[in-house]
Amino acid sequence: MSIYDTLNERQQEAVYHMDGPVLILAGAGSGKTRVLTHRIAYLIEQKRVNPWNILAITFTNKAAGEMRDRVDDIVGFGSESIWVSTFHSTCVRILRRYIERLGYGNNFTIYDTDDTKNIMKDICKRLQIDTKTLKERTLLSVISSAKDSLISPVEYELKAMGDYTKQRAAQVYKEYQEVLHKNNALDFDDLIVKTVELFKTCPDVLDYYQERFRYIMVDEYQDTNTAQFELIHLLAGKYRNLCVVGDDDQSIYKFRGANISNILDFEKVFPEAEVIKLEQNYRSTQTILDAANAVIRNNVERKEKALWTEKGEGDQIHFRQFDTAYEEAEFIAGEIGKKKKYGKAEFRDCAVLYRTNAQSRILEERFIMEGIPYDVVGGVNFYSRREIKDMLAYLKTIDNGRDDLAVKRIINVPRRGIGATTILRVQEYADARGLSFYDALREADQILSIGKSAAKLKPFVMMIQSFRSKLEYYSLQELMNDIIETTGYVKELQESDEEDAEDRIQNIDELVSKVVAYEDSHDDPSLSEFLEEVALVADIDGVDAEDNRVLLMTLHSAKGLEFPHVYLAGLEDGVFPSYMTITSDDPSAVEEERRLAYVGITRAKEDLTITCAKQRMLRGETQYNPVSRFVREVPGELLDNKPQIFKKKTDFEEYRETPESRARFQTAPYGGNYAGAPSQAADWRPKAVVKPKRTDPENKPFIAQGIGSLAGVAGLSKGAGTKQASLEYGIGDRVRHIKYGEGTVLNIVDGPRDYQVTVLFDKAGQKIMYAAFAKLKKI
DNA sequence: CGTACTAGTCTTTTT
DNA sequence: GACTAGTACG
Repeated sequence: MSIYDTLNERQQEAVYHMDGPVLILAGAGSGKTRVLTHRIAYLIEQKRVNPWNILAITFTNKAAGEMRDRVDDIVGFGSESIWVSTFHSTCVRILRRYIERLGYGNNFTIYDTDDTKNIMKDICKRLQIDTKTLKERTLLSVISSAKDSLISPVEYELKAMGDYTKQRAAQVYKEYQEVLHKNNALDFDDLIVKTVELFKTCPDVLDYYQERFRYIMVDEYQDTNTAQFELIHLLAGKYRNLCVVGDDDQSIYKFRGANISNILDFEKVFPEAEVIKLEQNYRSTQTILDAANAVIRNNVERKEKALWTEKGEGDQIHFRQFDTAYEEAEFIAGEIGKKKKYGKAEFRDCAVLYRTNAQSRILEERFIMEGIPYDVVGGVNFYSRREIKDMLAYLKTIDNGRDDLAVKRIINVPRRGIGATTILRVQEYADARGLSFYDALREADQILSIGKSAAKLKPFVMMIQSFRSKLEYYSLQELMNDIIETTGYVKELQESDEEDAEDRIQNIDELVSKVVAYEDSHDDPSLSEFLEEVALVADIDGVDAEDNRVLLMTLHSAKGLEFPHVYLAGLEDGVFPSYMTITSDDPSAVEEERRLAYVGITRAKEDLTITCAKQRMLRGETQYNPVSRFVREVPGELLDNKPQIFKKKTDFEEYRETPESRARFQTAPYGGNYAGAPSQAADWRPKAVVKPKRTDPENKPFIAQGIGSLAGVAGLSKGAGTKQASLEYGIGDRVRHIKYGEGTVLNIVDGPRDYQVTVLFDKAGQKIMYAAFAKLKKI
């Protein structure tokens, strides 16, 4: 009996197919990682392929790590020379060796989103871009998608002909690349783009890697963008032994440039490709798969397939609709508590998935009350916290003086009395002489324009220089401690009365531990390498399966994971699918959300619970949303409760909380607390059990018009923030604004999101404002 | 130059 | 509602 006997026929086919391109369409839970690892083993053991010639690419470090472990287990000796890594780290490794050919230094730094935003702000100021009409964010995403599609600044400029905004963007793009180059920095997209550029301009380098990577495997292939595709295409160009694994139904990264045609058109690019479908699912019950299949069937753009399992039918899917998001959270926490209490599940077996990070807070509050241990994946990345970024900026400055951004970040942190004017003067000096900012600092006494401030710069430069010389014989841990000591960073935090000073210090300690862990796990640790690893971590990478905790995360983060018990929260039209996609005129936007729903459903092994709330706070405003269309796409017989659909205003009235609904809720069977929870849990109430705000001073219900379609209900809201069905004032009416005082309504324009109201205020003059935000009152 | 307050913006999703 | 950038003031 060999290790391959445990594979099903289709899987074996995929494993044994060695030469030439293969596309494995692997449905959720169909054992694709198993196929990949077995394939690697087969290549080495049976085909005598040198492990050194194998490259396996994934998207996250976590996936790479898991693949690595499994390959090590199954292959044993020689497995360490297999190259298993993410797209980004693969490219970094290649660029560290060869980027000099493109005119960058091999010790380039990697800019994260924060850094690029700062750069962009600077550029906009210099090019006098009006950031009211053309936002930094927009420009960055324009540049990013250009890069994802391998469009260079020059090409972009050509395409921009005749379009003023695009021409401006082209200018910015060009400038942006120049700044990055000057700082010897690459952004995330550049890592891929520059590697492709390197391969295209240096045939010898390409040839080297083609020879090296004779067998290439790509996981989550549906998430590749055009640049990544080109990279793979180039690498596999010679031997064409390319095996890609993916599921078009799980393509959820379009916003990041993922090009679904990479998988849909694979056979066009590689006509000799063999296509293998894996449809047997080893993860979930048939009921769960039926639900997933039923939902995804509504998509037009996909390759037909249907998951099936030999597992039994399993339980019905649980569906609950609540009045408020608080009740929803209480239910979920309560259920998980009960499961733990009655030995049905461990905390680590449970995951709560939601559409947006903002939804985690309310769940967290409830989990704390119930005393249920949890971890939130994502949200604010550890490495983007202020104190961590400060520390890293010190390390970057020490490592690479060309990173102006890092130097500017810390030059006055902790305070050294160096202000904006001084920084500006130094920058001018640097620009005039083509120096980096840091090198200009070193010549501070030559910069006449800064006068006596030069004296403040000197100690800073001295300090950095001394860190640099210590780098020779210090360990990274010693260096870190020296920085903390010498700069007095932690000391300042200790003395500050800031509320979160304690957390910050802990985070810095955590960073020190990460430095230590890094040094322990690498043979030849270097500062540059540490910074690089840190730059490429994803949120999911830090998740530790050993901890017995409930995991809370977005649906995006959940891809590739599985749990016995899954809770999908916030299944409401307007939340999931998001308001943005519902109102978008691009129907494929909803399809992408539907794929996300498919991903969510198929995370569950045994037990799936779907919840939603009739009203919830979103962006500080109470919203009323109907049950998600995705729930309505699940056949009724699979659900233990049928979704109620609200069509009429009278139904809608019931959304509001009444004493009865509260009482009903409190005695509800699932409302109980998990045993062992703090006693105050029973009394716990969120800060605002929502009393719908009224825009109407008379406290009358607003006048709803045009309700009768679901779309109408979705757009309705009581408080400010969303478009109302109608306004209480009209043109010519006198109104009062909280800040501008009294005025006369001149005009009202009905827009897609809200009414645009023009008011001539007696004192403040004429203003155009959105009705929902203006909160005008008729007088 | 540094602090404190205010006004505006924003919400999908992330390597 | 939360966060951030910008501004006015000491």
